[in-house]
Amino acid sequence: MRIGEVARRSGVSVRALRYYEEQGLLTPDRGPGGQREYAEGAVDRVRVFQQLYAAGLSSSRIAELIPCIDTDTTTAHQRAMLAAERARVRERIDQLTATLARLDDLIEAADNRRA
Amino acid sequence: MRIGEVARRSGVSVRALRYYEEQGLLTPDRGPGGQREYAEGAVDRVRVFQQLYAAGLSSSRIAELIPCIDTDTTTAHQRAMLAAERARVRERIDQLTATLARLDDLIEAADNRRA
DNA sequence: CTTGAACCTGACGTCAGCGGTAGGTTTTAG
DNA sequence: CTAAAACCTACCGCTGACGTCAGGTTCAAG
Repeated sequence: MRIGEVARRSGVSVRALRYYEEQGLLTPDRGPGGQREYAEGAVDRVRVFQQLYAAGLSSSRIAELIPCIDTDTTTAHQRAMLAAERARVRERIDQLTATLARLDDLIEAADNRRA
Repeated sequence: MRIGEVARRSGVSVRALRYYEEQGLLTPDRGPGGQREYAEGAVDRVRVFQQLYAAGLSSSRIAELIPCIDTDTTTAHQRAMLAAERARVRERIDQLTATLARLDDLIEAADNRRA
C-alpha cells in the first residue's frame, strides 16, 4: 500500500504520514523506486496515533509506547509509562469535567439574565 | 495589587499576565509610575482563564466570553458560543474517555505479557 | 540617597504538528 | 510512448501561548 492510500484510509494527510516517519512512529519499506510501501496494519496504527495525539501525548511519548503495542515483551519502564500516561489522561478528564461544570454555571447564569 | 503578586497568587508567570492583557483578557489600572494595578478579583479571573485555556479555548474565544462572566446582560451570540464551547468540551471528554479505555487495554495486555 | 528588587516596553526565540511550495522522479492509464 | 497522477526530498512558514533577553524606569528599604 502506498502513502496516498494510507492517508485516505486513515484520514490523515500525506504530509502527516511522512512526519510520523520522521518521528520514528512508522518505518515503511521502500519499493524499488524509493517509494514508501506500507503494511496492512499501518492504517490501524495511524488511527491509534491520532487517538494518542488527541489525548495530548507527544510524538516521543508515542514512540516510546510503540513496543507496548507490537512486541511480545514489555519492560518495567514501559509499563510505568503507560500507567503514568493513563493517570495524565484521567486527570485531564477530571479537569475538563470541572470546566464543563463551570461552563454550565455560566450558561445557567446567562439564561437567567436573559429572562 | 501589582503584577508580581497576581502572578504568585494565581500561579502563572508575569509574562503570561502581560500576554493576557495584550489579548484583551485583563485591563488593569495603571499607577502613577505606569505600573499595572490589579483589582482583587484578578486572581480568580486568571484561574478561570487557565481553566478555559486548559479546555482548549483560544484567547479570542475567552475574550468573547468575558461579558458573560462579568456583565449583567448576554447576547444571543454569546449564549450560542457558550453552548458551542460546552459541546466541544463534552466531545473532548468523550474522546479522552475512549482513549483511556484504549490505554487500559494496552496496560492489561502489557501486564499479561509480563506474567 | 543609593541600591537592588520589581516593574516597564519592545522584540525575537521556541516548540509541535503539521501545511505548502519547489523542483525533480516514478508509476499508471491510455 | 506520453501525459498526468502520485510520489520523492528538502526546506520554509504558520499558529498560539508564552520564554527570554535587552535596555531603561520605578519602588521600597536602609
